[in-house]
Amino acid sequence: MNIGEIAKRAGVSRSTVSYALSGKRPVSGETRQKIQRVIDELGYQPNASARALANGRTDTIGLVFPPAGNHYTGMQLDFIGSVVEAAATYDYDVLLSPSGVDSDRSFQRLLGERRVDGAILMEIRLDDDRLEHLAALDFPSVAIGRSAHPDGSWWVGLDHTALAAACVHHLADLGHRRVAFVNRPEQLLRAGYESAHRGLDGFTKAAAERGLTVRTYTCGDDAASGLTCLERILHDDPATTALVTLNEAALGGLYRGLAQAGRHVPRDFSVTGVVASRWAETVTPQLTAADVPAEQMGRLAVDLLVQRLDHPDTPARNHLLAPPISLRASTAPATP
Amino acid sequence: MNIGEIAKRAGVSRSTVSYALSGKRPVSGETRQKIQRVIDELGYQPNASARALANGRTDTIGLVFPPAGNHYTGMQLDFIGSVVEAAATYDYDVLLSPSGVDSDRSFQRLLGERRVDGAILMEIRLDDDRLEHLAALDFPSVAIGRSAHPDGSWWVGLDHTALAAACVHHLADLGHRRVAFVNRPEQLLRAGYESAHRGLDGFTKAAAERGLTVRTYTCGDDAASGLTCLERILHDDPATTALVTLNEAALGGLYRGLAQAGRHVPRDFSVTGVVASRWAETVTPQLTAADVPAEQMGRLAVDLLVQRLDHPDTPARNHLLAPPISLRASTAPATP
DNA sequence: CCCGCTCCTCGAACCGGTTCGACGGAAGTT
DNA sequence: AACTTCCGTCGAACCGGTTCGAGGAGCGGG
Repeated sequence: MNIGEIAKRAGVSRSTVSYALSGKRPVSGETRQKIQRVIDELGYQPNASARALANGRTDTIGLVFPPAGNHYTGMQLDFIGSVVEAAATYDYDVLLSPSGVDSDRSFQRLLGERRVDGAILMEIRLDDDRLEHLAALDFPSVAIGRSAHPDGSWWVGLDHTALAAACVHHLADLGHRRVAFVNRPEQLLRAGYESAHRGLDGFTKAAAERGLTVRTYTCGDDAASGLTCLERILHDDPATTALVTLNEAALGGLYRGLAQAGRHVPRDFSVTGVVASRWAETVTPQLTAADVPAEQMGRLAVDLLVQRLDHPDTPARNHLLAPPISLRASTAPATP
Repeated sequence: MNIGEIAKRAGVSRSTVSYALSGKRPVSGETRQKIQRVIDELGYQPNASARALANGRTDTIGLVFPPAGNHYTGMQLDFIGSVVEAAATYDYDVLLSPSGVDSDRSFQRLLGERRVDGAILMEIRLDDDRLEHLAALDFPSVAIGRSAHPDGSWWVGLDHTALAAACVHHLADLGHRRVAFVNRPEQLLRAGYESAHRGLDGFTKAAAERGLTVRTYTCGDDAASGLTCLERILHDDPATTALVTLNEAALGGLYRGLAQAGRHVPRDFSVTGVVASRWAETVTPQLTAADVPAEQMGRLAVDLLVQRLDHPDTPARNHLLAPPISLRASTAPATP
């Protein structure tokens, strides 16, 4: 069922069929109909590989996502879903690439073998060799997150500095003086993940500004780690009355730890952080948090990438999002 | 950076380069080294589209997943991750395809345009036209879930009937007599989703067998729906003392509803169901549940698909999994 | 010395599209 | 009636690989 077969049955040349389909040159109405009839009858669809080979575009974008080692968070899921959906509206497919330990193999494959027209990179590090690599190749890509030197590159990111600071101010306004910070896992922090770094930064600075006494922790991406992390927090400073978390996956464990320690949320202890709304609403009491707009970010990333693909000379664009804190039920004034 | 360029610089023909790389014909050690040197120097990687066009294989598998309309569950996320990872070990890439309202467009694209060598289908319905379509085309695919007539087709599924029954027996053994069932959303049930149907079936039969008084509910895939569903349960029969849920995303809402109704889990009310372990462990108290082995299923699905691709004439194979119930902390003997 | 065999390499055809230059015929000009 | 213009179509080349049949070089055997 190739274009030659269609041409033969319609009694025209292959190029005429091609033009009839692409509309890049005029084709008489009569011929077009004849061709269309044959196509409908045979259910012809052009071969994607052949098309890609001929015109150099695969109509596919790569989504480079973190390895399973660090467990996926709900936010990542929502993000992936929205990317796929947004890409579909532009008639792009999405190819997943695990960027793991051998980030090279799979990543190089995407680029070197020209499997994709452009890429979206998740979980950016402040110093990200992948970004430098892509920039050096001038390969169309959009980063989710802002590296240390984001100027002149394409990205959509969350203002983690501002969000963490907003959490601090919210707690400080409620009268909390001793606050803990629960970050992503230590290995991610050490690897230089931007959300972990900028979040920590924003938290620390804002806390200093407000004169709070703080302790910061890293915590594995699962409930069990959240539980032990909370135990450490109360052990290190039993007078702690609130915490800020960037760690969505640990949230359940943190809550459990508080329950086990006999601290009632929000009466005895306030919890807030940066978490996708769906997950903030799953826990009881519902989490007062800066809602990560994962879906919006996915859509924006695709928008930017498509624009970059369609207009290669557009100057770099980006979106820095800073969603407000949604007041729910997990924070309350500190009891004096 | 194409094969012709490599050939020119190495002073050999294009075909020799091809054979040196594929090893499908002997090439002298000397020539091979000469070619390899040029390749290393120029960083050549063969173009995937050209290769696919020539040999008819894309080295890509399609993952057809449900539309975003019904929100993704954690289990789906784990599953997608494990599929991508398992595929990578076989040197396959994964192309995502949202099979949504216009299941046709995106789905047809995958197949008709030959973008993938095979496909994995999630969220199977008992009567799934996609499966029939694929079977008619003899297109290599593996279903996640078991349709009404699974014989002669490839799939890996969860024995929802047995799992739901196991939950019932667990509760009955604990002395519960009035039990509610929280299913996936009504629209999915009506669409014929197999997990919803078989789960309901297993629940109903086992409950009849044990002489329990039951009520069954459908519930949206989010916390808010879980909350209202629980309110309905207690309103319809305040004497209910336990529930079984297939609805992972509603779990948080169910718990909240119980807390609001003043029912303590597990003292006053037992909760169990079929949920991925990661999520069962995030709630407090941790959920006693049949753990959905999402990662294992992803790996198995890829294994089957690859086998089917490598040996097209293998008779159909499948895996029916029935993980045991993990006892955690959400069930207890009924108080008389 | 010639033949046949093995081993390696080459050229050409092919996969299924896109695109460019050319060409034939109808319509419009003078 | 001859000349240009424009429209629609065609053939050929190309994208970058793979694969097949053929052929040359080197070798041992007769």
